[in-house]
Formats: sequence, structure tokens, C-alpha cells
Amino acid sequence: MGKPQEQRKKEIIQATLDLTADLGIKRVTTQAIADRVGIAQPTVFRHFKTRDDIFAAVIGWITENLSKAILSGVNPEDEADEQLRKLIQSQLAFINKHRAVPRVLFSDFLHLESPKLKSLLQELMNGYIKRVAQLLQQGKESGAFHKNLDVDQTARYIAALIQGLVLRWSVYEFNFSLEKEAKIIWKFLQPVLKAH
Amino acid sequence: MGKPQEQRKKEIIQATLDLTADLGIKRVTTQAIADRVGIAQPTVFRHFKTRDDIFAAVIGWITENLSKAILSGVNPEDEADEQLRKLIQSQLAFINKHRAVPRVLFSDFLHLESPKLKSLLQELMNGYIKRVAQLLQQGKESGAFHKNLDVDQTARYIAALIQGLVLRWSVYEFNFSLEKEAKIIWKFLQPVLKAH
DNA sequence: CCCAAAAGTGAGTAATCAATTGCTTATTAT
DNA sequence: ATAATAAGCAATTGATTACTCACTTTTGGG
Repeated sequence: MGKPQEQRKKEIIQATLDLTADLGIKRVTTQAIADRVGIAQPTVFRHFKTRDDIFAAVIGWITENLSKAILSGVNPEDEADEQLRKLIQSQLAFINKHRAVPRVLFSDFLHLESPKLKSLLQELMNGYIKRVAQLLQQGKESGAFHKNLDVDQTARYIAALIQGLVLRWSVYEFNFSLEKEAKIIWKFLQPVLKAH
Repeated sequence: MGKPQEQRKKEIIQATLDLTADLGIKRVTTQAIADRVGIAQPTVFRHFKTRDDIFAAVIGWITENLSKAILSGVNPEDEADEQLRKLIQSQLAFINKHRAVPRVLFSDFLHLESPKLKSLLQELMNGYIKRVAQLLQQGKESGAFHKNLDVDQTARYIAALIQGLVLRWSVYEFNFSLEKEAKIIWKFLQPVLKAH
């Protein structure tokens, strides 16, 4: 028993990620996935019951690896403001490397077609906002950020700022570097976090 | 000759807007549009050559009416900061009333499927950013905003902030009021515009 | 009132795709 | 080795949907 070709699942997820980056979700057909992996179209359904299940797995992959990227980019010894800076930087670096992320995140198709996928996305966003709010609270207590900061509100707006940035990046066909933008966004945030 | 039923075009655009708000672009079939207007499906193609043409007209409608809403909400006599506040407020009020807007703006389908529609969207965004940058420049000169403000950069980030906000609003199924958020977003922007 | 153009329709067509079926081949567990 | 299970495939199915066609009805200008 067991799973000798658990490998194939990973290959399918990876192929779907690659294709999504280039084509957008709608054009990623099970045939296209099969072609890229090098198997026949029906074989895809040996590994995933439905096409939606494939995208659920893709969102799972993004959630897992985005979390990893963020965690590994941050040193818990640092002050909260430095941690936040690095969090934003590693988040943008990750997205920069994986263009499928905005395609998945901004797909009205996914949002509306499948309640399951939608709630996965909402959880991903909630988790991110909660993490940022934690850091803001920590920095507020340590004095790195100003005393009257509304941590939840601010966390939501930092998330919005980044999502808007990533949206523009994807609408303009990835024609600027997100990593450079990390620095600018950080500068933009300074007066919000530190001012009175 | 002439256009006795120019009316029908408007009805089709309106039906498409309504349906898009509820269903998202993918599910807005020409059949669904016909049903809502109360005509047969082939009749739709008497007024628009292709489905894409319908959505091009919808983007045209949004562009036109968003501009109108923004212009009519702003008094050119006011100081630049007051004008900017009102611009953001009336923009969010408009989007609040027309849920199709985020569905159209955030549709990977539109972005990737039709270069024509994509460039219409880019123009819409460019026009908005340019307008904000103008106001920022004006306010910088009049002293309403601080001297070192990078107007282009800041305009892009204001746009990103709003787009991110609207994205969250649509992902969470419109379950909060955008107009209330206008006040909060304005408060959030204060230190950015006036500090230093 | 008339007739040409526009608006309308029912009945297709053609293309696209997710998913199924029935069968063969490879893998692994004992 | 071998039986059971998983992985593979060619062929097909069934559903969806933009768009066409051949024809009828409505409308408005002279």
C-alpha cells in the first residue's frame, strides 16, 4: 500500500503553479496540466478527484510555503519593527518568485466558483493579518511603534497596501521588481507606524 | 435608420453589470444576460458582435461613471487635501454602489483573455493615478502636504491601498461598508501626507 | 400606407473541457 | 513468484456556451 507516486501529486501541483503564472487559472485545463507533467489527461484524475481539488492543493502549497518563507525570513530576536520589515520583504520576495500567487489570489473565478477554495483563501488572508497584528502589538509595547497605534486596523491596511501593490504588479505583467518595492513600501509605512 | 433601440445596448450593459456583481464574469453568459433583459439569446448578438465587446462596453461605462462620480464629488475651490479626501470618499461610495466594479477589476479572466480589455483597464488605473498625483502636487505646492512628498510614488500607493481594500471587500462578500472605510483610510493617510 | 432596415426568434453548430469507462501495465507486499 | 493495488492510457461522453442561420415581426421615414 502506501504512496509510491506521492511524487506525481507534487508534480501536478508544480505544473499547475507554473501554468497558472503564465496563463491564468481559466486556461489551466486538465489537459494542459497533463501535457506539462507528461502523462495522459485522465491520469490526472487518478491523483485528484476533481479540478477544484487540484487548486485546493495549490492554495495549500502557497499557504504552507508562504508561511515558511515568512518565518525563515524573520529573526525573533530582532525588534518588532525590524521583524515587520523583514516579513514584508520576504513575503514580496516569495511572491516575486511565484507569479502564480497573484493569479490565484485575484481570481474572481476561484472566489465565486468554489466555497471551499474561497474559505481557504480567506483563511490565508486572516492568518497573514493576524501575524502582522501580533508584530504591531509587540512593537507597540516595546516602544518601537507609537502608543496609539490601532493594531488591527493597521494590520488590515498593511495587507491591503501589499495586495494592491501585487495586483498592480500582475496587471502590468510583472514588469517591475517586487523586491525593490519592499523598500519603498517600508519607507511609506514609517510615518504611519512611528508618527504621533 | 438611426438608433431607435440604442436603449437596448444600455439595457444589456446594465444587465451585465448587475449579473457580474452577483455571479462574477465567468458565469455571466450571453444566455443569462438575455434572460435578464427579457430577450432571446441570439438577439444579444444583434447589439454586440461578441461577448468581449459587451465587457468592453461595461468597462467603458465604469470608466465614464467613475470619472463623473469623482468629478462631481470634488469642489475645485477646496484645498488639495480636502479635494483628495472627497475624491477617495466619492470613489469608494461609487464602488460601494456598484459591486460589479471589483469583479471586473480583479478578474484574471479579463486580464489574460483579451488584450483589448486589459489595456482598457490599465488606462482606467493610469487615469486615476494621474489624477491623484495632480492633487498631491497641487497640495505640495500650496503647503497642504509636506515638502518632500514623492507625488508619483504616493499616488501609486494610495491607489494600491484602495485596491487592496476593495479586494478584501469583495473577497469577504461585501460584508462591510466601504463608505465607512473612507474615513479610516483617510486617517491612515494623514501621517504619510503631512508628517516630516 | 408602404417598404426597407432593424430587431427579434427557434433551431442549430462547433468548440471546449471536466470527468468516466474499460482496459492494460507497472509496482509492491507477502 | 504472484496477487492485489495503483498508475497509466485511448476513446468517449455529456455538459456548457459563444456564435450562426434562416426566417418572421416590428418600426419609422417618405
